[in-house]
Amino acid sequence: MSEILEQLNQEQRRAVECIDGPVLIVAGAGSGKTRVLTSRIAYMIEKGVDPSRIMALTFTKKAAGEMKERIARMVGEKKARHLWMGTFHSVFVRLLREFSDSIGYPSSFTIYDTSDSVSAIRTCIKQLGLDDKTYKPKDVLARISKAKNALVTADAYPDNHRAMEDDRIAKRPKLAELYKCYDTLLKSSGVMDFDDILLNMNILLKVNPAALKEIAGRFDHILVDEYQDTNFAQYRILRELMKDRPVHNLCVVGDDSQSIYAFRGARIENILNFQKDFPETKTFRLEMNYRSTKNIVNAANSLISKNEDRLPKHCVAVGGEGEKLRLIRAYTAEEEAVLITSSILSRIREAGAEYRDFAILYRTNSQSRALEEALRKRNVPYMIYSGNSFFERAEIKDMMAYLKLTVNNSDNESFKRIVNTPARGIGATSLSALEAAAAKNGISLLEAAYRSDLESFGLRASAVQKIREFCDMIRRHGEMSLSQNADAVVKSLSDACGLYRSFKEDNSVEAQSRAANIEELVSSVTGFVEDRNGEYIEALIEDGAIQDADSVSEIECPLVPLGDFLEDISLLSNVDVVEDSDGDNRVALMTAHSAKGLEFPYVYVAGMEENLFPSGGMLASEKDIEEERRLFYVAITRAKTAVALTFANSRMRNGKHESNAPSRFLREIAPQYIENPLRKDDLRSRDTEEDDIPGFRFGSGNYRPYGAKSTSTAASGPRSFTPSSSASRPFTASSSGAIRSNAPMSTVKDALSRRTLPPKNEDFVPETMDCFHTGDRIEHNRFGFGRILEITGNIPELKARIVFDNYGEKLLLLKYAKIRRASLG
DNA sequence: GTGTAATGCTATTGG
DNA sequence: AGCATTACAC
Repeated sequence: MSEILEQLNQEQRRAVECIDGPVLIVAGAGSGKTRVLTSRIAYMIEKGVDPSRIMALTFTKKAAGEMKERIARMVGEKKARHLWMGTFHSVFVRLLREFSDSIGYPSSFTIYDTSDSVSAIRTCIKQLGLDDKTYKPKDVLARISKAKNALVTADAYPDNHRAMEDDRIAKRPKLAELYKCYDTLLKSSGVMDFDDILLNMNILLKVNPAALKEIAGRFDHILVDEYQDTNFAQYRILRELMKDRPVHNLCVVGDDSQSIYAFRGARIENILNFQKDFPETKTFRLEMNYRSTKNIVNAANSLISKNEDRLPKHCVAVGGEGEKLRLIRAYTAEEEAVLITSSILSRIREAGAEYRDFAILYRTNSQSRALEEALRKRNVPYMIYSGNSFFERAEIKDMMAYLKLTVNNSDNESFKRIVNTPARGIGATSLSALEAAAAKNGISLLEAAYRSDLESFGLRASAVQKIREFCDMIRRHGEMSLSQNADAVVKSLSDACGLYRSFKEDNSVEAQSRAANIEELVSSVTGFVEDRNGEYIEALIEDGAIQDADSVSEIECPLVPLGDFLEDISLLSNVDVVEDSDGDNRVALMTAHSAKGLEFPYVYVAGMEENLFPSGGMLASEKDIEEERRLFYVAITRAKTAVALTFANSRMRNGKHESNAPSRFLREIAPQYIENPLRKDDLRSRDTEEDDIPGFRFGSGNYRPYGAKSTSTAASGPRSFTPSSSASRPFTASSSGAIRSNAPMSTVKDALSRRTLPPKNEDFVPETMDCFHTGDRIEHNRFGFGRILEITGNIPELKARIVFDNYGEKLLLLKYAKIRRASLG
């Protein structure tokens, strides 16, 4: 029997072996879903399916990367490399570029993130002379997004009675016009927003039957992870690709209980109706939970049983009883944070846990502030995985706008953002004159800058000159990017645009941190390029094109275009900006949404209060509550060993104190799984009745019940507790000067280049590459275990001759090879 | 045209 | 509370 099958339980194996025809795998939390998916792909390859004919879609880059890596371990990198594995968005972008002319886009189209989209909407609102209070940009975008997800195009929108009726009721009758305006703006800019990627994919398959045939014909198998989170647009793409086949080789994996993205268009119906869509479907249910203790699984089950809309499924924990869930009561959000911190510290003390074993989950990003403060006070290293991330900082967005405009000269929104950042004396008056000229001639702002009739629009010669200097700079780098790697272009651009210099010249802490962020971005491009080259070289080595790593330095690697880098980071999610392992030992802070797909030994869910979790906001319908309940289910089921649920009597929200009752969800978990269930007096009394439960009791009393007021956050430098702190530069950031992480934030480079497994694997001691010695037992991501025979060369060209247990002897360049030291003994 | 002060506003979740 | 846009003085 195949080795791949040996590690699976019976149901998992059946799901893996069932290669042909539609397959629905209902996979409960912790049931080995990823293992099944990866095993199934590996098994298919082993059975002779051509990997380049397999498409596997995930929601995050991280998930795709992990899977690809695991598959590479099973079948070898050489085969795994050819899989079409990636996020919906990245795979579809790749296809859209190829067939872009049939949908009226240049193949070099760029991608707008949400904030770009919002400013584009703002432009449209102004253009149509509408009031931005009745037409709030965010709301308008949400509405358009919804339409796109439902495959209602701008042209079809006015015919959609339902939508038009809704708009009339909402007193926003011009929405159709706005949609059209926005659509025109994006198209003429050669830009897509996130939703366009899916919408245009549908349009492509519809308007160009040859493309449909071609694309569908490329793949024998399609697999989809997290199917419960697909939206209508995604569903239709899959259906189109399956349409004309005798056998529908579509395998979807998901858990209806973990559907938490309805707000962005996900349709739980997709998974609920899969069997109807494909009547020949074979369904497999993975109900054995290998992740969590019985108490955790039972608690989660008792909670989710309150939902009506569910596929039949009953998860059973394989593991031991474990601890009961624990409630932690606090007066304020600040105290809550202190209690969590203390609890973490005593866990570490008593159970020998590490920082990386902990996650603190919450409903809203804003909750992270208090937690950060408490953790920082006790010197607990942490990492925030969401919210105000690296790419949301103004200076990074500015730099990104430079890059976008360089790649795509038609991008007027980016043009407007940076034409006068840093100040170049091109003010609002000049800009609107230029806009008028561009509009008159139907050309982009950048093109308009070179017209000879600019004076007739009221522009002075001096202004024209300044504008042209700016445009020249952009165009120069555009040309440069045709022949030079992304890193060279970004470096040059960052010098030429003067943004970096303007921060450097300013001596404020604020500006220095901004400059540092730009440095970070530049080094991330370098990392991206190095990584690409490394992959290329490793591929050559594996294909046998090079025998000797000595010749590596002479190899000419293919161009790494700026556009590739741009696309890569445009499609990052917030868990992607994450570095695993490699000395990264921190408590993880993130929203419950971001935590999906992850696991931790110890999980704290903070803010278990009505109006927060479940979220208040809109008049919550039962459907909304069900989604919140699923979200809470997701949160709990992240835990392997223990769960603590915390709530505060009152917390600051929007500058006001707010008091909310403990979350109804705390009552919905069957009390026998909770150590200290909710009491009647929980609204009033919050005495320190917490007791001797290891790890969930108070620390050494070093807390202040009423939330010690924050001392300066910006002044005190952040600390790093990374054990092997080689390149650890403190990372301060954010416009407010607040420190988001008390250790160097992992860089984009980390996100892009790390291919290591998540920290699940405790067999490895993280090491930096210069720590290897002859005789060391190591593990390579693809070749598995081996021993170093010899190290030669000079830094950074260190080479190691390694004999692998299963792959024989190889000479690898240490700076490219993904190697970890296996732990001793 | 640029910089700073005051005002107003607005709040999930995210690729 | 924090932020973003606006209002106003240089």
